[in-house]
Amino acid sequence: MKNRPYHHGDLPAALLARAEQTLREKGSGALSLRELAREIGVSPAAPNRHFKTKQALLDALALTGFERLAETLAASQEGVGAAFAARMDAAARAYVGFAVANAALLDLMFSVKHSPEASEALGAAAQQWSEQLLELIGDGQRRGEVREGQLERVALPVFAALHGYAGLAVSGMLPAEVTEHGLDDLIASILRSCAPQ
Amino acid sequence: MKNRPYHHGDLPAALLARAEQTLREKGSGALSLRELAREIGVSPAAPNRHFKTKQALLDALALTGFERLAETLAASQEGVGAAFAARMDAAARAYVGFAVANAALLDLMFSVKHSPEASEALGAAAQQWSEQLLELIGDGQRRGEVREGQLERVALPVFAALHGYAGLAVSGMLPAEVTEHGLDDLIASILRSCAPQ
DNA sequence: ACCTGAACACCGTTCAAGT
DNA sequence: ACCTGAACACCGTTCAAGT
Repeated sequence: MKNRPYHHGDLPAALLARAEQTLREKGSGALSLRELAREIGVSPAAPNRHFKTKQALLDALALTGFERLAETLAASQEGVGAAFAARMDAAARAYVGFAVANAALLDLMFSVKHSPEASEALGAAAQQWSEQLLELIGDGQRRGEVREGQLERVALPVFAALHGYAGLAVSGMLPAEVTEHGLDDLIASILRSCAPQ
Repeated sequence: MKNRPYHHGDLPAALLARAEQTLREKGSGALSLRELAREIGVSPAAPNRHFKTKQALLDALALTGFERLAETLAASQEGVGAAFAARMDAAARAYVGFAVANAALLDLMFSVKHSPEASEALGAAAQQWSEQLLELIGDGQRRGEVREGQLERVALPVFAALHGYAGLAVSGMLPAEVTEHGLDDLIASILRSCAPQ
């Protein structure tokens, strides 16, 4: 055993990885800095070097969530054709799929209690994925498959519908019978509201 | 001073009232059972008589939120006329208004981490206000101002749009310029997606 | 620079005991 | 029935000290 670093190399990454695991397995309420440190095998004060506060770790976690969401969304557009309806369908399923597969993380990403500075960084990350949706809708407009109007203003109701359906699904507000056709209905509704004339 | 009750009469109500106040003023993260007890002037163990756990108090708080939301929604329908567009417009503004005026409470109401039994009670409370929206849309169908289809399936995308816009607004994801016309755009989109044919 | 060890001021929850 | 007082096992955060 040579002079390896103090513990095992990359404490910040280890903290984030562990944190997301317990977030997924036990929910955000059970996320304790001390327990994280215990599981990784460092002292209770060690995390403080890398995340000044617990909220800072949560903010960092939310940021990775936005990045992964952007990747998921980008992947959904591969080999799906150029028609607006098909692209929107794929994007909607990707977004809702990500949401239900990462419920606690999504809660964190859109949580009310971010610090002002963190909100700035998160806003940028959120924009990163929202621009994909904007591009998709803008393309639809150019193809004549989406009604005219300022891009952001056309897109906002689409955002709201997707985000709202994901939120309802994640918080368990949708009866089981609904989940079978709910997403289909939502997509149909979005397409209707986007249609020209 | 006669033999008044142990503290001042109604500890459960006092706890709920104080809890909502600090929820509004300092956010859900700053909600401490011990501090609540301190402010009210009872021992740290007193709340336990009425709310077996902190989560139980949060669940009760969420329940009052759904009740007040239902009242707000009902009030929005008074003297608004019978036309679907007008009723939906009023309901949408009432919902989003309630959301931004009670951001932390809304977060709680649609939180992921309710206990299974609490979810049942909350589901009932949520249904209480959702039925108002269902009635509104059903009436629109009968008037021929809303497209046909199973009521719940027509309503779900509307729910999603409202809930999603509220969530985006509450979590600060909407730039300031947007809030001026965002809600108008959303309502227009909802009406478009509800239109017959 | 990165981490430890110990300390501080807080938690939620439990439980015997009081009224 | 309703609450107190004290205790238990935990927190997040700070800070001198070590390597």
